[in-house]
Amino acid sequence: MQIAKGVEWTTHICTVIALLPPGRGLAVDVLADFFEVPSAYLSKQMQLLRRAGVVESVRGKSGGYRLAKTPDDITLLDIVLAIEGPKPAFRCTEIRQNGPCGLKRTDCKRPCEIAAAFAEAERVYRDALKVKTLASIMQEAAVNAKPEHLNDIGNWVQQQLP
Amino acid sequence: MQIAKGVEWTTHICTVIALLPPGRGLAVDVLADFFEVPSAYLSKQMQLLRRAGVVESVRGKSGGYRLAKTPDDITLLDIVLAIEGPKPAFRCTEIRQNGPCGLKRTDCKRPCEIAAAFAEAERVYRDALKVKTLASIMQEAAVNAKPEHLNDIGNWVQQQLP
DNA sequence: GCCACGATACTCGGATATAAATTGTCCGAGTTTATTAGG
DNA sequence: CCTAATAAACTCGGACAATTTATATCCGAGTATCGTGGC
Repeated sequence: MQIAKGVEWTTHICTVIALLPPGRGLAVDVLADFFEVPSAYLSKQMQLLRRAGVVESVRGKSGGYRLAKTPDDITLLDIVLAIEGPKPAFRCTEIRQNGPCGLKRTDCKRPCEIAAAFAEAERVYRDALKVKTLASIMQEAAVNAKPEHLNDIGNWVQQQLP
Repeated sequence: MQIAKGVEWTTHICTVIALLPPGRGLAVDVLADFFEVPSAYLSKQMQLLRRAGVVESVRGKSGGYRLAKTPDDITLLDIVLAIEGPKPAFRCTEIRQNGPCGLKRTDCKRPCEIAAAFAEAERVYRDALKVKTLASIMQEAAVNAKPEHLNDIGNWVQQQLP
């Protein structure tokens, strides 16, 4: 059970493109260099975020990616669901219906207690990610980071704009 | 991000071998038939549970698997950790240390806010699985199931004992 | 000087390989049990 | 009849494939920009 690397990468990247002036974007190659990750694969992950409505893309010479919503409206759960897909991690295959003592389909109206327990655990997991917005993450980071580092990032972003 | 099927299988199986008389066990082949799952692969998963101290194995003619602890002392988290391993699902690769604005190692004493958020989410996830003991699952199932079905399972278990 | 057109450079986007993890299988190591021969 | 050695049957256990998923890559589709020629 491992979360795709794209979740880590794209989350970090969202905190960077959130600093862009309105209407501007940054290219995948540039963002990939910023974190030293493979750009082609990152491109694939950013497409997933775009389809989920987290970011927007602009083609052409001075195009790139930018946030599709305000950092307040983007949660870590949004990013995880965009990359990993919506289906839960625990797969109930209804094996209680199998074998010599298998239940009939009609007697399986309620989910089995094991599946219910895992569903509940995933619910609280998702809730924990839902309350973490991109804005809150950035705020925490701003509080903990050295001011000079924040400046470095801000300046770097400015430099990338043509 | 998917949980191995072995988690579902072995959890169901634990609820069955919990019904055994003290000191008795059931063979993998028998348990595999009960849920119609591949026995050789199930064997692999049961070995993981044994190494984690959830079940005990007895070799030889009338051997098999039985619980190593009381159902009160076995949680769903124990089973998940036994099958999936102890490492968290979210992998922080410290990409904040990469690239032109990368932080120095010495400035990364605290975990980054993104990794911290995912760690917190996994903590509540594990806590939710930790409070679900095998005993509590079996109790819920006993309440919801038809009495005849419980009898069927009990009788089947008895029949398997030589 | 200004505008329209075309070429160009740059970007995303999906189709395509490679690596890794999960899933599934097989046969040998180790025990218990039943059998059998001897006392 | 009882005991003990022996053989057999049955079980787990780890080493060995096949399949799916995740990771990584490449090249074509599309668009804004820049250059150029004409008006």
